[in-house]
Amino acid sequence: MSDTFTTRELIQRAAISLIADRGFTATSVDDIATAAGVAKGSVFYNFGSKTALFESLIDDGVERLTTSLRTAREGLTGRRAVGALVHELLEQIHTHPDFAKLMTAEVFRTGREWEESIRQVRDRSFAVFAEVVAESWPQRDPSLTAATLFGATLVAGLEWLAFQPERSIVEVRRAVLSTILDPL
Amino acid sequence: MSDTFTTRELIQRAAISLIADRGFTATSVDDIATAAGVAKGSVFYNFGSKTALFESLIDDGVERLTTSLRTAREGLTGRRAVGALVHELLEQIHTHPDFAKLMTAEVFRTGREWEESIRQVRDRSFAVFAEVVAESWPQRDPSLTAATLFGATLVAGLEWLAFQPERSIVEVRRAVLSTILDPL
DNA sequence: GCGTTTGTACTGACCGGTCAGTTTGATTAC
DNA sequence: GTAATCAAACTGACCGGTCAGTACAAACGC
Repeated sequence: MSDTFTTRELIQRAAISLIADRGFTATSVDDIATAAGVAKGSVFYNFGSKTALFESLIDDGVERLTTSLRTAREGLTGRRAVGALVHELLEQIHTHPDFAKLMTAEVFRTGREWEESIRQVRDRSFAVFAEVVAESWPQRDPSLTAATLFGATLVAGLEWLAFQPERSIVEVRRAVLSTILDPL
Repeated sequence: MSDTFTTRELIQRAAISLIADRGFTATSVDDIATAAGVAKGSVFYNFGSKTALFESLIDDGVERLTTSLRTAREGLTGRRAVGALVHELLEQIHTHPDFAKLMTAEVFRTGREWEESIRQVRDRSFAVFAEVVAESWPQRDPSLTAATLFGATLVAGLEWLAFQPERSIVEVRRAVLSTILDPL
């Protein structure tokens, strides 16, 4: 009987969960290997270094996130596009909470080894929002508006995840979209 | 002539700057002491432990932030209150960028030693926004709406700080308030 | 006035422990 | 038979925390 997950995937799943909670430096490779049920040597065999393992988590995560955001808004414009992006971002936060936390913790840091990788998270995610803004509201500042929309959804999503998990995604989406789309 | 800063303050200033950039675990007490121009022992003499030093940064920061937010909205309701809170939060992010980064990086983690301290940042900051929402828009969900408003401002502010520092606070405030107050 | 004591702030060498990464040699799976 | 994995020991750097000692000024005794 073959495992559902490869050794590589087992290590990645354990790593992202531990690092999201404790941070990169506070998580040891021994911890990751133990949590993955794998020998420490296998981590280095598969990824070469702790940093490279971490970068693989970022790279996979940003790819998954941006692909899902682009797919979600495909063919939509204006308020419908924004609604779709907000919904999909909340879905992604709910499905991959560890990546969301990790990203939030690292994205505004500077001078790290993986700055290049982590910067892509912001660049490519914000870009999807910025494109929608530029298409439908050309008079608005695309990048600052994108950051505002992304931030509103992200923080509401993390609040949901960490402090109000009993809420439904519908409630959270309504709160975000009401705030964004209906004048206070 | 006496120094402007006490040893305690020198250590705190160095610590918050380093920790905001690298994270708590990745910043050594030696680094902090060197940056502050004091001996390592002085850090432990003044704060007892690395964790206690960190908690003092959080406690001071949350006090300053919530006081300034409350003062800013005093006597205002509705859209004017929201405008004042957004403006003041952006001001605080601009004046104390290190605290803003540190807070963003730590606030959604769980299980840390300083969870108690860091949780106050969220509780007390969000509360100011939630009160305004509850007063003026009773039909909306106060806590999720507060998270949305706070997140929109915070992420736009950090985007400004880290990636578009040449922008003026007026531009950033306009982008946030347009998105929140004017229907897309 | 002046030696002594006391309290406080600070110092930096040092210690025990932890961590990333290496090495080795055996074992498994295709 | 070879690529992947395992277990375990090891290395060298680094880190949080300790501690014996220094500096110095205020308080005290005479």
